[in-house]
Amino acid sequence: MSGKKSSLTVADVARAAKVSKATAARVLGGYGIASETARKAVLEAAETLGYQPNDLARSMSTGRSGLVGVIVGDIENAFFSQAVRGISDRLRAADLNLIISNSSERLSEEIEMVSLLLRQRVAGLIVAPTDARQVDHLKAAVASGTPVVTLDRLSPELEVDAVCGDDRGSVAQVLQRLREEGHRRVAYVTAMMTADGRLGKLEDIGISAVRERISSFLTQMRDAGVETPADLVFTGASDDESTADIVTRILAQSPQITAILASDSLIGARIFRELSDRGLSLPQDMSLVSWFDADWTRVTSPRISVVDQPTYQFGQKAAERLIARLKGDDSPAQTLVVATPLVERGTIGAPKGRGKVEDAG
Amino acid sequence: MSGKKSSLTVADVARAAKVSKATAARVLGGYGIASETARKAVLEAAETLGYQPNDLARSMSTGRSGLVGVIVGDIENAFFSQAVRGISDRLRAADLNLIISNSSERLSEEIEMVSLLLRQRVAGLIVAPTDARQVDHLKAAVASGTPVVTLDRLSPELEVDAVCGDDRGSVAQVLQRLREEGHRRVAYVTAMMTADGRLGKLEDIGISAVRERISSFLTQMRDAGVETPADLVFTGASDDESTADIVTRILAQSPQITAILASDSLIGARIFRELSDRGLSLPQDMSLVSWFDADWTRVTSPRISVVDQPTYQFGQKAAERLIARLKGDDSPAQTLVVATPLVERGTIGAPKGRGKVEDAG
DNA sequence: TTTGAATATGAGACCGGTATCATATGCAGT
DNA sequence: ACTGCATATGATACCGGTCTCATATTCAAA
Repeated sequence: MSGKKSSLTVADVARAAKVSKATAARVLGGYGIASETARKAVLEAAETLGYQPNDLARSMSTGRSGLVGVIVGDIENAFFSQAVRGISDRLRAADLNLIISNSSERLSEEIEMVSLLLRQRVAGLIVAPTDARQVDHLKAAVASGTPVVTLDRLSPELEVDAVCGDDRGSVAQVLQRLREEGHRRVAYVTAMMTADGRLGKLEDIGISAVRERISSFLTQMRDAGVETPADLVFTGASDDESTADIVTRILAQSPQITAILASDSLIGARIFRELSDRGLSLPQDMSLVSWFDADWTRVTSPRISVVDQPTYQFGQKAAERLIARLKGDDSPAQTLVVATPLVERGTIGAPKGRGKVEDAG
Repeated sequence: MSGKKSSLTVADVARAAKVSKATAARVLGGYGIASETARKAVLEAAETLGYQPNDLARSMSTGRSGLVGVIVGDIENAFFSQAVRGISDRLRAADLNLIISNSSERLSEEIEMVSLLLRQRVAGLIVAPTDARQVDHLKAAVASGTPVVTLDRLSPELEVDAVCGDDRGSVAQVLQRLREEGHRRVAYVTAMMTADGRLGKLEDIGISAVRERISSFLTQMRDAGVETPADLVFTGASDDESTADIVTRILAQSPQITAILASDSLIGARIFRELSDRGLSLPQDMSLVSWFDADWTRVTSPRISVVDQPTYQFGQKAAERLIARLKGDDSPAQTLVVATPLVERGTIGAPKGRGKVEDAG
């Protein structure tokens, strides 16, 4: 019930231990040298007084802070919260703390957050950039000496370490698998908004992971003989309503769409619910693959086949890179691609009325 | 690509603007007064030089930092990540940032985190305390002038603001509802570990929310005529294996248990999976109610009945209290109890072989 | 005993802001 | 012209650490 202003300092401890401020600081700060006698006296004084170092002051004079800034699209999303946990665990081991920020996937907020974190003089930044083409703020951070690592997303303009999943590869793998089962027309559903609800130019997709997947999707589908694969990409699945609408459009498409790829687990859950509500059974009436191995994918029947993005690992690796940079590693920027394997559960099957490709051939 | 050491200061700006450091600081810091002329000169200089204030230095001299420390059991858990989002959103509006820490529900880590955050001179602390009986570190924080708000949990020894759910009430409500359906013996499953796997003394339960719920559960069950209600409390459901074991024990109990209460959504999901895997159908063979309205509870069939803990709101309210304290509110500590209503979906039903109480009467 | 290196210690500058206080300037009132 | 008060501005101490550098002490070698 006392306290408030107090906050005793090295000077206080030094006085109590009858040594100079410099000596007390050396002992307390664990740098320089001090005699056993002095060390004991200082430590004892600090103990009885209840001295608590002030990291603010320490950071102030050393220039480095023990804080790392993390900017994600949405902590509430398990994709990110899991990554944050990975980051947190690794950082803690290196005696670093993390400041979390939510960009809500909005560039303006991201920019503001970066500025805020830079003001706090964070030691480094781990960011899932909202827009790969607008990264001046991140460039500036790097230029001013704050190492940056991007998470889940890449930006060609940014020469920094990055950790991401194998987006192109996973799409290829999933489509390959679906093709084997006999699927020809597959839908890709993403939350990304586009002006008119239709897919525009690929270069306009700010989130690299989304762009890469769609790009790969289009290539694959075209290779498989679909003339206008862009018609199979559905954008704007950002809430229940719009997702319901998309599912309606998918079911109405002709020739018939027999499988759906959900760009993230939130969308996957919504689509699953829509399909169930309409009385469709999976995988007979529709195959479904969702990105991210979320909790909910294991309680449905059948369980959902997913592209497993080990985001805890993403986070760990990102933190590791950052720590390395902080320790002075100045090798060229590297991009770590983490495998994102297809985990088959119960929602990939042969489309109704068609056999497997092998059987049909 | 240059930078690194630079970090220009108010002094640099002052020089460029041909005013004193004090004047430049006043303009840049937005305090005190300055003539239009001076203001313009300083702002212009700052702009062209690309001045970035150093919040570390600011905090250093003002004593207050714009950082709030948050300690949760596990950010990866949606229960907490949602709360963190609520905190984050409110804090942001008050120009505060948050430092996140994971206690992993371990007291030792919690203590260390508090110490770390205090060293960073956070303006305040929002904590979900792991052990209501061991809160000396939090008391110390309060004593040293750092306001603390507890989240989801209470500690009688701690006179601080708290936000929590209506734990006793929700148990009563759920049991009442189950009784109406004809359930006599209900199991309560929690992740909390106990020495021998059996329920010990209530006072030994560190997490207040768990204790209150179990306490309420025992009272209710005893009132309903169950002689040894403690036998209906199953502890240690911390992973798939132990949960499977518990489900086995529940199914083997005699007289038969006809409903299960899952203390959190992770446990709920595991139990649901176990029950499904054993071919039981809900609610005919077993009723199930889980705490927390997690995503997965809406994709199962039937959908899971839950006690809805609006943790986003918990977070918001906690942040609001903290902000109020930061602004000088020194009214007595208050405890906000947020309603946690039972949301009935498909997993509450009459037990097989029994009618509703009304029908039977 | 003298010299030299190694070891301990203290004084004080410094980090980049904030805040106090004294001084300087402007303008109205008499 | 002179006082009075508001407005502007500058010099400088301060926050609580780190760190450099000069000085003091110790001990072994010459």
